[in-house]
Amino acid sequence: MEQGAIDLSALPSGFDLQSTLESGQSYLWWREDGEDFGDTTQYGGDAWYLTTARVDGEPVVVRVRQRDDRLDWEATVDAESLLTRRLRLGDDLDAIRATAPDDELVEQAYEAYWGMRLVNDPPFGSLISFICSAQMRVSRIHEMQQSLREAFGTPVEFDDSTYHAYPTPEQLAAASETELRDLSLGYRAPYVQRSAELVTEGTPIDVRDLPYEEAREALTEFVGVGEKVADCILLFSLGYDEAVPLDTWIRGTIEEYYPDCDRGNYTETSRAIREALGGEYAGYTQTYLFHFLRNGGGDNLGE
DNA sequence: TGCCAGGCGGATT
DNA sequence: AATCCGCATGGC
Repeated sequence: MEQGAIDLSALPSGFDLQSTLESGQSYLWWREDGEDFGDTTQYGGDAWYLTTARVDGEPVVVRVRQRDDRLDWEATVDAESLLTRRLRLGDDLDAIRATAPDDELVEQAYEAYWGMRLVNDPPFGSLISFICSAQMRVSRIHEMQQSLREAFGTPVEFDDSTYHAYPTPEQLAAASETELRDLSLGYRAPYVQRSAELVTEGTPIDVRDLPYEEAREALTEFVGVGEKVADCILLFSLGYDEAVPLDTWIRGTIEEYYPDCDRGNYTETSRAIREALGGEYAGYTQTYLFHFLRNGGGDNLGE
């Protein structure tokens, strides 16, 4: 086992591991203490979080914990650069926040969860987990990814225990719809199987060479990926920080706080809210709003 | 019980 | 292009 510690005080901005991992952005991490990622975040403690990744094609397990200005990690390989990338430790939050609108809701959201970063998930896990996210609660989306790992993922020995890597496209393409339905994936089961198969057949997930709206359109090639899920993949995996997924929460936010941005259809509403949230990092700000509102924030901003 | 959860695919108009 | 409908599962 390799281990190390990252000095968070040396970063451009403060960091909050729990907010980053429990804000409904990534479903590819779990808590070692077995606590669910609830539908509202219970703060406190310094839990270990685990995830898996592929390094040079080989599955690896990584475990991290935050203690004040230190991020302790233990892994099957040297994980420092992987964590720096996956958790976007180098982001300059002050510069990002400076692009956001100067309104009370945004102010409160950034204040409440300062240190939260966007995640940078691996593309295939991002694709599958957000296909699973359709009409589903945050806590159950996590459970589904656990089930997929345990049922189809390659076993990895780490610290005297056996873990399972997130399945590869080949492993999920080979799954049957029945097997996937048995994991309580419901009507998403054939979407997961077919999209995994499309990946093995060469349909690209990494569309980063395309401009934002074309990239979103390209991802809808996958089954179970509409505009909203495509935006999540672009934002949480492919580095399109301007992407604002229009889910039920952000639609409600638009209705209540930015009613002029409701243009009736996805494309135009997306453009309007993206502009209202400052453009380049609109998705970053959206993620703060999503986490803040989902945890009951904003109730004091009476109309 | 009925409604909702980070919606999508397919058919219809 | 817009709208309607069915779709699994579980929590409240």
